[in-house]
Amino acid sequence: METADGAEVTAGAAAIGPCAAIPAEHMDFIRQTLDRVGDKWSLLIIAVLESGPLRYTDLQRQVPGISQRMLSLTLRQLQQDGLITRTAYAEVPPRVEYTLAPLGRGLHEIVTLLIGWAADHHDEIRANRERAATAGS
Amino acid sequence: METADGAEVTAGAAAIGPCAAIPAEHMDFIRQTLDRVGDKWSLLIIAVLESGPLRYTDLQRQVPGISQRMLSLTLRQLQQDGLITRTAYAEVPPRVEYTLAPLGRGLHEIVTLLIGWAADHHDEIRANRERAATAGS
DNA sequence: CGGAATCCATTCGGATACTG
DNA sequence: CAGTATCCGAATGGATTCCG
Repeated sequence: METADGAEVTAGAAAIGPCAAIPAEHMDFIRQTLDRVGDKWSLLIIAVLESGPLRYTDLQRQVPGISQRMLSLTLRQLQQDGLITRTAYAEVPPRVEYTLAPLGRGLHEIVTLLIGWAADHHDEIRANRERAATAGS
Repeated sequence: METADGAEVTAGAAAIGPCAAIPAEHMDFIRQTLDRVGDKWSLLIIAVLESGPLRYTDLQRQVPGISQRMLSLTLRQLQQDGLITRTAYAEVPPRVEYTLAPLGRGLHEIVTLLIGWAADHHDEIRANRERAATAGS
């Protein structure tokens, strides 16, 4: 428990380690991309689109809790970023299909890992959180 | 361009593919965990903490643009979830160090992948986005 | 069916000021 | 140094309504 080190352990910015090496110049666009991709719905939509093209209403059904508004917004964002493709068939009744674009497919693998991790440690996190809340009282 | 398929391509919920298999019952806590872990700052903090323990002000310096408010809030969240550990040394001037907990270290690998992906495809995404904006005008 | 538009509550999050 | 507290604008996001 004692602070054996007399030296300033700070170092920090200068001595970045092996792989993380976030050049701080990149921090900004990393944040941007993360923001685009890391919001509530984008990851879930990308995850759901893995099984193949889906229509608007299918997406709405498979991502429970999403509103039309957020679905539309998120889909447009993802499409503009080139992560998914939108195909509209000019027929009645209208049909629109969303598919994972190549760029999105690359991201999908990471998303799968992240979701897997979330599913794996979900209860552990919940336990920790509740313990912290209990300890606080 | 024509719709050669007469069959309902939907399938969707029933015929989930190989690995994504999001059981829709889990959707909810996945969203929770993703929300906790996927916000602007959590990922960056976890990424930065890889190189070793960091003090409050060091974190503030290494994550440019973060306010004390968000830094405090995010740190407390991460700590309560058991992703990082907080060690306060009762001395003057006070010193507090934040370290990646085992749970956080597991997540860190995925975060690294995600950040790597973001760095990799950042300009591609930007190009797509600008093209879409141009086409819209 | 596949959205877009408006309205409104909640939340996020930065700036500032203050405390131990 | 390491935070907390308050204020307040900006963005998020749901509910509802309307359109092609």
